[in-house]
Amino acid sequence: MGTENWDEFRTALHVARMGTVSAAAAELGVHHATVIRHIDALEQRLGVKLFQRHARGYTTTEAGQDLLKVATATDEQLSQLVGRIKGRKNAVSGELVITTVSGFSAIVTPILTRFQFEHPDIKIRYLSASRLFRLEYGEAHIAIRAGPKPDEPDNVVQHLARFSPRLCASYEYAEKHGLPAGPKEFGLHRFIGPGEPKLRVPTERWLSENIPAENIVFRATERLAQEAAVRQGVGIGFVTNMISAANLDLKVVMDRCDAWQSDLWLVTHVDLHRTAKVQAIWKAVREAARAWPSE
Amino acid sequence: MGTENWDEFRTALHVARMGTVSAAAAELGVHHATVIRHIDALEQRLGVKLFQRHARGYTTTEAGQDLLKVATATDEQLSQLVGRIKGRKNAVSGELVITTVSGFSAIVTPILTRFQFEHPDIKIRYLSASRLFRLEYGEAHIAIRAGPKPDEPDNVVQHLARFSPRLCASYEYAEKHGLPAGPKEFGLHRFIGPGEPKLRVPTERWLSENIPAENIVFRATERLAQEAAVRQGVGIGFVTNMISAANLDLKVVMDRCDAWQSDLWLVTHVDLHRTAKVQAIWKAVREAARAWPSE
DNA sequence: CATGAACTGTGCATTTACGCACAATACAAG
DNA sequence: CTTGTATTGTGCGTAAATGCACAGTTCATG
Repeated sequence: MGTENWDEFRTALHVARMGTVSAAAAELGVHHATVIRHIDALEQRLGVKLFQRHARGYTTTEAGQDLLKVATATDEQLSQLVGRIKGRKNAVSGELVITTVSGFSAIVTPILTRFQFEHPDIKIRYLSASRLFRLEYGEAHIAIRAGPKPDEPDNVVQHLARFSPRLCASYEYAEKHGLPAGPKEFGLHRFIGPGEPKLRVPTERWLSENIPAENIVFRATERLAQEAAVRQGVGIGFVTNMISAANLDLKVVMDRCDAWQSDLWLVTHVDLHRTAKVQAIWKAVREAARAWPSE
Repeated sequence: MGTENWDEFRTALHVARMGTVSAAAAELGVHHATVIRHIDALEQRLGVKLFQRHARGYTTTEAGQDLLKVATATDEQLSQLVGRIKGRKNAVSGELVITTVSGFSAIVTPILTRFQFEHPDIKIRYLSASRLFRLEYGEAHIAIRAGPKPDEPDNVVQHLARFSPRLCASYEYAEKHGLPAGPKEFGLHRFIGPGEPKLRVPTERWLSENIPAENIVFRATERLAQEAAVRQGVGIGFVTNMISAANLDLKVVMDRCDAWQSDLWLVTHVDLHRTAKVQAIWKAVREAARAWPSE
């Protein structure tokens, strides 16, 4: 009640500052008739005269004086807000939210820690959960997605890396249990799988289709934990070429297979892509990906 | 630059609060299309997206969060301003400015001191000077004017009292110098007059037309000072019936005369007349005037 | 899987606000 | 006293903002 039009307060502010309708109109870039109408409307709405009118200009009443003070503060605050917003557009500061599906923290964390080191003003939030954090809801600045190329309309997507795991086992496991000669022997072996299978990820789908659930003896959300389990001889599991290039100490149960291959995609919202902050993390992730084993 | 439209900030505030365009539109009492256009315009002006759009509503970006904080404060401040302004309309507080032409302080001061006593929240400024303080410039809330009825268009005027002085002298003066038998003997006597004659006031015009300047031996701006001089035997001067009813200890040189009579007018600006503060002082002055000797 | 509800987004008719021109007034200077 | 320059104030034509109706999408529910 009473504040249903902020522009009229702004007009009144300039009239109070300038002392004349004409000067205020010139400053506002509108016709002086518009200013008069704004003042009239505002006064009628408030039921109080804000200005004493005379041929030499407008002088403030007490109510007008009060308005002058408040509106000056308002103007100041809004100007600072605009300055902050416009400035933030080209500043690498504030919060940066990145999200992946769960299981990629070992890949992402080193990139993020280094990025934070290079941009000390930034606060990083790394969200990884089973549910998909959605860019169009403003839940994250950038995301790393696995699987087919995302085709949501407002996203800008770039191919990051080929996700090409091998099915491996440790020498220790091979000595103890031997290795499956083919798919028919899978039922005799122990496997390592994801915490809760996401069927969109090819390796996880393959596991759920080809390995009996009872043979998966170790489940972990984090891919790094899965690989650690493989190395310690818990069972047979997928090992990627991304985390550690030194996976030569493992026996390869099955080498790369088309059904397992998928791709990693770097994706952000089109509205955020231009900003300096997203540009910076975008560039950092791409450079890190380039250092991964190409093959 | 950037703050040339406050209404769009207000619209954005409601969208940020409600989370959806539709709810904001309902709250603002406009169509949701209008809200969408406001947000679009504001974002384009700022060059930054304030909201992430999706089918479930609008969620704030960081810039939108910042705007939410600032605009909430703005809304609060403007609401308080409106409350103050509307409240002040019916409150007897703040400053009360009253003006008279110089010379009436003895009449006005008792009224003002009593009024201040009855309304402790008020601060009184009593302006009296040779120049006319003008109501239409907002220089005063009410004025007491002497002479013909003021006819300025935006003023509300009420007759306050008939200003009907006598030309008097003290017994002491009469003993020492005698009294003039008629106008022809005026040149032989000593007179008391105003500080600087204002020809619009009948008594002062009469003095300047009928009494040689060299016979006016005592001049004072304040009417009270003039009357005190009369009582102390300095000379012959005008004594009104308003200041003290007990002027019986004076000899009347010339009794009331049409040429001397003028009127006192209580006047205020039409925009101020409705306010409780002006109503209160208006009533106080009128009641004080009613206590003056009627004749 | 189909249905319904809620939300965003857009083209079109309409209302509203705006700019323009001119009148009226007051004040200052010659 | 007259002229010049500043101001406020007002009708009218035009441009801009608004409301309306409908399309399109997403999500929840049975």
